[in-house]
Amino acid sequence: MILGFLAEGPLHGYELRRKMEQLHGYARAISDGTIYPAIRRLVKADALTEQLEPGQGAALRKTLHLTEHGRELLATRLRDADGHDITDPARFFVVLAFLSLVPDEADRRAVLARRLDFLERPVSFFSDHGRPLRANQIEDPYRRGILVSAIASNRAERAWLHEQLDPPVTSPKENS
Amino acid sequence: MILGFLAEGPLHGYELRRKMEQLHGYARAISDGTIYPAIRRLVKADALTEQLEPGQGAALRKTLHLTEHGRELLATRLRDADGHDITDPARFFVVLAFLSLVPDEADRRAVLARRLDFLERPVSFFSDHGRPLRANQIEDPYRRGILVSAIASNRAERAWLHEQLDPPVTSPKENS
DNA sequence: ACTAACATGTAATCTGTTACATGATTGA
DNA sequence: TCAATCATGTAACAGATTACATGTTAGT
Repeated sequence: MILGFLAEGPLHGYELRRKMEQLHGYARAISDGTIYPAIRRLVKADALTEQLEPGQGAALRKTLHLTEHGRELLATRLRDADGHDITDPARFFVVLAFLSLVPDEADRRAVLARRLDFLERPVSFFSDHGRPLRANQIEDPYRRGILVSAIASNRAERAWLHEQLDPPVTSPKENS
Repeated sequence: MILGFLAEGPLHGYELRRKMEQLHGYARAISDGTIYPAIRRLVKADALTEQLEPGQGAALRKTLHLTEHGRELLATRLRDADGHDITDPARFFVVLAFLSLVPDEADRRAVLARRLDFLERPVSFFSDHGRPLRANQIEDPYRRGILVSAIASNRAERAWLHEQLDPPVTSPKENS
């Protein structure tokens, strides 16, 4: 996320954190102890450079710039997204947020295809004596709620992915 | 999750892990290094007791039993669910999965009400120069995908929560 | 005078991941 | 014989959270 937001332009840590909080769960706080050490690691890895600037009243700002190496690192990580980055919704949404930065269209499609493949595998959250339970077998009202939500978001995302991956052949330029 | 699954009956670590993997992301592996230390912490906290049993071929099983204290701990944590447990979808779904275990109906409704309250607050994932962007202002196709999915699941979950919280007054027993 | 927002950091603690370590049984 | 499943653990490392620490400016 840090690399992604910095690819859009330089930012300092404080602004960065607010953007991250918005995207990543829009309610999940990112503490100082998370962001500043993370920045330090990326600077050490030559992905970022810092430039001092006078702050908007307050301490000196350290404006962070993505290096060429940082940009490559980001593109590689997005292009190679797999495993948890595909299966965990929160992680995948972060990948999606910056996927445009992957230059090759085929690479971007491959990422979407991996996600679609995952979403089309049958899911079961609950089981009884080892056997997976189907939605209509679940008595617990709260567990039914989990399924209702999961099924709705799964369906919506799959529809969107299909739209992206199999563009309507009949009339090529028919986006609203 | 450990306390929750053990509230349904005794299990040993290995079974527990499989149940956890199913519920929690159904694709997120839970490693030995996560589950066994976690069990150890709970035993130390008097939430669990262990009983040795011969394994199904292989090492000795340690069957885990929830103590009375563990059951109270679980009920308290579910009842008091707030913050990340309400805002993070993955965490909230775990709360939902075991919410039936909270004895008082009013407490259970309060948890659902907090989630609904959160879901009804306006969301924005992206911003430009500090101003939040609305769905139709987002050009990036992948970011639109994030919104499409988020809006669909938000809507479905809200509908379900409303159904739970404001039961249809006209005919009380009208579930399909 | 106090609080909120701006701005960056460190230290202690806890938790998760990965890899290592052990060992039995079942089926190909 | 080899892999998979069953079954439980530890150790090294990385990362997140919390609390601590500092200091300015703007508004009430």
